[in-house]
Amino acid sequence: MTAATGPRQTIARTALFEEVAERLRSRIFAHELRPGSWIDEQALTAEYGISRTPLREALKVLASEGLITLRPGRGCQVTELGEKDLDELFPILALLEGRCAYEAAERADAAHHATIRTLHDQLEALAQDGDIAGFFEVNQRFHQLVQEIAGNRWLTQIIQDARKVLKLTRFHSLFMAGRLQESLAEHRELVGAILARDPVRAQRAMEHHLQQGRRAIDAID
Amino acid sequence: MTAATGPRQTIARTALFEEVAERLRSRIFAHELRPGSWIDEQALTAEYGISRTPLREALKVLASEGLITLRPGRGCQVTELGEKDLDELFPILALLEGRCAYEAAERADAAHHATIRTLHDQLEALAQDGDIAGFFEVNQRFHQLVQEIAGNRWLTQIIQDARKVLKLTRFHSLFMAGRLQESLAEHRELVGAILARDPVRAQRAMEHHLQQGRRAIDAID
DNA sequence: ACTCATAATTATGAATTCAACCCGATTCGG
DNA sequence: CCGAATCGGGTTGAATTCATAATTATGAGT
Repeated sequence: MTAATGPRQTIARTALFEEVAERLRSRIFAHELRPGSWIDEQALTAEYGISRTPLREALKVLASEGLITLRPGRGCQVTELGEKDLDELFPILALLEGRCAYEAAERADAAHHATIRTLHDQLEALAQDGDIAGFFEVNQRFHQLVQEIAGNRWLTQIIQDARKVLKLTRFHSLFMAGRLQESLAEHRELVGAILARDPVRAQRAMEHHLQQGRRAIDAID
Repeated sequence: MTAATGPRQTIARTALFEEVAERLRSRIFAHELRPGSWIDEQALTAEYGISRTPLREALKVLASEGLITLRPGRGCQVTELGEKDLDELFPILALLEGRCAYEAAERADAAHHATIRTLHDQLEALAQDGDIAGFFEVNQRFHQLVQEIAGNRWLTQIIQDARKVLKLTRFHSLFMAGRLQESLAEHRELVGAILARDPVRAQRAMEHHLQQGRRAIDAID
C-alpha cells in the first residue's frame, strides 16, 4: 500500500481490522488456515505488516462469527465442525432459505423472473461444461438472489452467517462435484415454482434441496 | 507429553473484553445507553478502570452482534431499530422458536415435562401477583428451556442473537404489561401441546405466540 | 532411562504512547 | 453581513511497550 492516500473523505472508510478480518475469512474458507490449527499472531502481523492490535480485534470478530475459537490465555484456533454441527446447521438453513423461497415466490416481479432465468441458464451451461468452481460461484449468487427478492435483510444476514460457518468444512466445496446434475434438477423445480408464483412448492423445493445437500456430505465421508 | 492431566487449573478464565462486553450489553438492554446515543470511550474506561484496548475489542464484538453501529473515524453508537426491523425479526423468531417447540414436543422426557410445569406454574403465580419484571425473567427462562429440550445448539445460538437485538427496543420490556393474561393463555396452549407430545400443535402455538408479540408492540406505539 | 522439578523462552493480555483525523470555533475575504 | 478557509482541541485508530502466564527446555534425582 503506497502512501498515495488521497482525499479518502466522503467515502466510507473501512477500518483496518475489517480488512484484516476479511482476509482471514478468505484464508479460512480456502482452508489455507485449517480447522483446528492455531493462529500465529506474530506470523500474521509480520505478513500483513500491521501491529497486533487490529489483528486481535479482527480475531475477536471472527470468534463471535464462530469461525475461530478463543482459548483465553492460550491463543485461538480455527473452529472445527463435527457431524453434529452439520446435522444442526442444515435443518436451520433449510428452514430459513425455505422461507426465503416462499417469500420470493410471492414477491418476485417480471424483472426478478428474468434475472432468475438468466442465472439458472448460466448454471445449466456451467454444469454442461463441468466447471465446478464456476457452478459453485453462480450457485451462491442464485441463493443470494432468492434472499434478496424475499427482501428480509435480517433473514439474509442470519443465513449468510450460517453459510459462513458451513464453509469451514472442506466438503462443502467438494461435494457438489458429484452432485451437479442432482443439484441442477432441484434448482429446476425451485425455479419452476418461483416462476409459477407457487410459494408452498418453492419452499418445499428449497428445503428438499438443502436436505439433499446434507446427505451428499455424508456420502463423501 | 507424559502427564495426561493438562494444566486444567484455570478452567474457564474469562477474558477482560468478554466481561466488558457483557456489562455493556446489560447497560444497553437497560436503556441506560440509549439507541442512537454515542459511545464515550474515555468515560467508560475511566468508569471501569481499564484501558481503551479491551473496551474497543468489546465494542467490535457488540458491533458484529448488531447492538452497536461503527462509524469509522467518528466513533460508534447504539443501534436503533425501526418498524421494518421488527417486521423482519419477529417472523424469523416465530420460525426458529416454532421449530424448537416442534422438536421439544417430540423429545421431551418426563423430567423435562416436570420442569416445564414448574416454570409455567411460576408464570401463573407471577401473573397473579402482577410482578412484571419477574414474569419477564421467568418467561425468558421458559423459552430457553424449550430451546434446550430441542437440543440444537446452533439454533439456540441464532435465536439468542436475534432476541438480543430485539432487546434494543424499550417496548420489548414494556408491552408485556398489558399482555400478561394473553401471553399466559398462549403459553398454556403451548405447554399443553408439549405435554401431549403434539409437535405440530406446539409449533403452531409458539408461532402464534410470537406473532401476537409483534402485534402488541404496534399497539403501544 | 525415566520422571519430576525448575529455569528460560515465548506468547498472550492489557496499558501506554503516538499519529492522524474529525469537528467546532475563529478569522479572513468577498 | 455572510460564507469559506484555517487553526486548535479533542477523539479515534494503530503501534509500541510492559507484565503476566504458559510452554518448552534443562537438569537433577530416583
